[in-house]
Amino acid sequence: MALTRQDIARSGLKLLNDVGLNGLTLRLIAGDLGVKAPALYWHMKNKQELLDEMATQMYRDSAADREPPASLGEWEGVAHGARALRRMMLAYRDGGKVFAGTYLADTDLIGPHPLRRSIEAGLDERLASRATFTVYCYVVGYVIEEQAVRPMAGEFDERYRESAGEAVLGDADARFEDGLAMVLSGARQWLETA
Amino acid sequence: MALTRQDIARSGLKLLNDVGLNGLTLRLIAGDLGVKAPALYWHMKNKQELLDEMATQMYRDSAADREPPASLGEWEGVAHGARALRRMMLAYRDGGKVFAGTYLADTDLIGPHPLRRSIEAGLDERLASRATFTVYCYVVGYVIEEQAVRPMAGEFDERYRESAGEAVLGDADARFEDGLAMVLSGARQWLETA
DNA sequence: CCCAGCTCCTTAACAACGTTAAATTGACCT
DNA sequence: AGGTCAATTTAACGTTGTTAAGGAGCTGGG
Repeated sequence: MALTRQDIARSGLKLLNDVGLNGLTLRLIAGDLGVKAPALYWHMKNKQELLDEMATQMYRDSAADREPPASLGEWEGVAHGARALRRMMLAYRDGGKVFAGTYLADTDLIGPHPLRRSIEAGLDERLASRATFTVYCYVVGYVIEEQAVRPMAGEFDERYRESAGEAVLGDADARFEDGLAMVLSGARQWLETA
Repeated sequence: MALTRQDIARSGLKLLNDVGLNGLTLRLIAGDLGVKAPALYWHMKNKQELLDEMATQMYRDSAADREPPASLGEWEGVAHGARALRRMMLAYRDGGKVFAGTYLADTDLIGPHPLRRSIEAGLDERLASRATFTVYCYVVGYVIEEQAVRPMAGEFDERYRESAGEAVLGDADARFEDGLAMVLSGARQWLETA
């Protein structure tokens, strides 16, 4: 069967955990797919397009995990999405760097606004978007920093051992939750008073 | 005169604006310094060390701009630092990606805690650090996303034109300020109630 | 005065990378 | 049987990060 863009992206994501972003070459991916490197150029224009497709694919794969249970309130849903977004990036070595700032290839993958109900009830959509975008920025920034110190769960960049304090060595989950609580309550309040 | 690590980092930062992170090669930097590429290896172990030094250098250069006026309250000082950090990254093409998650070579460059006075007055330093780190993550995440759309002030990644709404096309400064306000007030309140 | 040693840089080379052009296979339609 | 088109291979190119070996220029000791 012929290759698809998704096949290539999936292979790239799989190999990412073994070799990291720097070690991820087109020849390696092609080899994993039983094909030679130039074959990939039939399916994509260049390597950046592959990286965008990988970001899209990991986002796509995490859709189910990001979906908030219907029982949750809107802001609990936002928190749920933020945690799922972090899990998604942490699932791959350099996942933060791969996902951050890449062009999402599949537009209608973004889905409905998490504050949709409030928007329908009269909340200014522009403001609502700014609030959720702020949460998104926090998550992305946090994970990039987190993975700089811990490339993969269990590993550790030794250069940080001495220089940094609890700020980077402490319980990463608890620190994420604290920051998330700050951002969420701040965003929520900002929407109420604006 | 002999080259220094700072010379190399400065040259790298200067060229970054012309060629971007992908176009930044050791031969280019060496040429700019009137030297051949392998000469750089006398001063640094590999290219990653150069990127770390560049991040350190841009942080160092922005120290004066980050310094809050003495007249400012502590949280106004945090806001001041956040804005300066964004300006710093925006000053270089791909500045966000270069700075995010790189190991800061010069440890004692980090300076005193912005909430130092509150800490001396009894605020738990661990909690204070989590609050400021949250702000830091937001800024880094925001700028990376910002530069994905606008590589340099005035430029524009055309792929975003159609797919994205006001969320990425609107006034970037105003959007940053809104998010910053959310994060700051959230962090502040979180510290008060913890 | 000169030689030893150190710092800093050059020359030459390597394997690997992203990418392109051209030839080749295999399947389907007429 | 022949032709068209999609998907891949073969071959190659220029560039990149990096290494090894050597050479210039200073410095201090005998």
